[in-house]
Amino acid sequence: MMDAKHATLVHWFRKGLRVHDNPALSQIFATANVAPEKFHVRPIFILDPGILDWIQVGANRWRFLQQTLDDLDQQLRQLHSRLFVVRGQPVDVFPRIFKSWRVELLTFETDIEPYALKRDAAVQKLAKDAGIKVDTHCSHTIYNPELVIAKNMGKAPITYQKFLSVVEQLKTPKVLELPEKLSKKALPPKDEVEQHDEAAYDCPTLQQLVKRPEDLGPNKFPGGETEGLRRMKESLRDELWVARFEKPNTAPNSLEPSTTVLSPYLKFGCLSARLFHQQLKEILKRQPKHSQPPVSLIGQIMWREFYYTVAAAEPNFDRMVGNVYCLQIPWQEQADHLEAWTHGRTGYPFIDAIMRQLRQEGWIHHLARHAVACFLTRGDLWISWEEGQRVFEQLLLDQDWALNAGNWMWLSASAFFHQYFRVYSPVAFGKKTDPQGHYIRKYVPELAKYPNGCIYEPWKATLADQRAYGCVLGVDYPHRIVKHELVHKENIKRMSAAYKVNREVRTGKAEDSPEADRSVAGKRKVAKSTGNAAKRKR
DNA sequence: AGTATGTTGCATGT
DNA sequence: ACATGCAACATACT
Repeated sequence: MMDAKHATLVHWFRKGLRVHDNPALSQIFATANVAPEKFHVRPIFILDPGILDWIQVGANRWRFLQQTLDDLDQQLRQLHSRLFVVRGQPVDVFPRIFKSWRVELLTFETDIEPYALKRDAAVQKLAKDAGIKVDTHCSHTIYNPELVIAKNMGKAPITYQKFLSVVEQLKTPKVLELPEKLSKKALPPKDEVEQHDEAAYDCPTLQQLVKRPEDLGPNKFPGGETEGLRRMKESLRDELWVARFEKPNTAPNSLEPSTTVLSPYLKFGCLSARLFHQQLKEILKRQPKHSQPPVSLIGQIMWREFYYTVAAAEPNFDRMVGNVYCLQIPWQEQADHLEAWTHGRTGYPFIDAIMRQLRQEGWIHHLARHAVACFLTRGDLWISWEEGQRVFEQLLLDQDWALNAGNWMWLSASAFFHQYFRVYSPVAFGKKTDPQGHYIRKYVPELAKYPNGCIYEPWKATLADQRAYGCVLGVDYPHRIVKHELVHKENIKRMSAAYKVNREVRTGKAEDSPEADRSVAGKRKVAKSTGNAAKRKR
């Protein structure tokens, strides 16, 4: 039976899968170490086995999580604790453990995603009903989105520069050291843990999480805090590279990543954004000649902060309809084109190479994301950014609700970015940094024998040449599904028309068209200012 | 009302 | 490596 004189302190891991710079975890450890004879400590992660069947997570992402949990357990064991993986749904799990563990304090890191807010509110209520104290800490981002919004007079700043000017007025939080090792008395006794069901709290295995092992690609970016910290150190070793970093000058199609690939670690919180930011600041102090946001490395972290802030203010951030930021654009469904894009069969080698790298490895360069996102939406296929978002959500190791939706809106010129007449060429863009097409040859190997002159445009090869290169279009590799030079011009016109409609709705010109008003407005100003909308303009 | 600005376009020049 | 025209957007600020 449970030792009657012990209460339990619980830290709930969700994101923030690390022991360094983790205020909510540190609070538990510090509280226990003050009175170790009184408290047992249980850091938990809740895994709902039912989630495997419906959530949009591909095999590579499950592997990343599984490796991350394993590593987290190891890190906790070095601090004389361990990870308790509890199976079930939070609303079922907590009432159970509150009682059986005699929980006195629960801590966790705050999140902004709508489903997380709902979940956390439910757990907060359960804790309150059970008389259990809950403490939360904001440590997934450098700045608390709520504070940024408050500082900007209750509204999220919708331009990057404005965002920067707001956060410059805020303090950057202190980065925490590792928590002190847990007093051995504070670890629940082994027999008590095992009595429940031996191995019931163990980390999930790869076999348990990955339903389709055939989808696993090469493990180029293993999950975990240890690997995240190692990767950060490696990225920061060359201080001149750090100081001179300018994102637009990095190649989207190098065979080895031209950027840090810290995004998956930041997404799961294996690496603290606050620590990375602090380390960059220190390097830049020693390197007075350095690049600036938005293109610098600190600028990249600030994009993450920016998207978290705007997303925190809009529950419909991942949808077009009812989204305060998002222009309403009449995208069209076209299942065969979406399918071709999704699986790298558009007939544009650069686009297909990127989509295949994404599927195999779970990470593609940011500019590669631009190229394929523009292609799917306003550039070529005229398919909704929400479709692309879904595919990225499944495949990207760094998939993050706020960043994924924000970037899709950006690229589709639906929000934050509006120069829709700047269209990426699926042929020209990649040539700049890889004129020989090494990247295409790797990820679209059927084209490997094509000469440099037509590796980006295989349709320019004659049938005889196609045979000679061992890859006939329409047989071994698809014909291109659209002619970019034609459709991109038509699509610019469609964008122009869509912008015009949105403008009219915004300024009240289309008040006699109630359907348009409803669909476009959502929460836009026009919805509540119908009275003076007419006199505001014209 | 007018102007400056905006993470990373392309094609065609020098 | 940098300059220009292309057609032309929203936002912030004056």
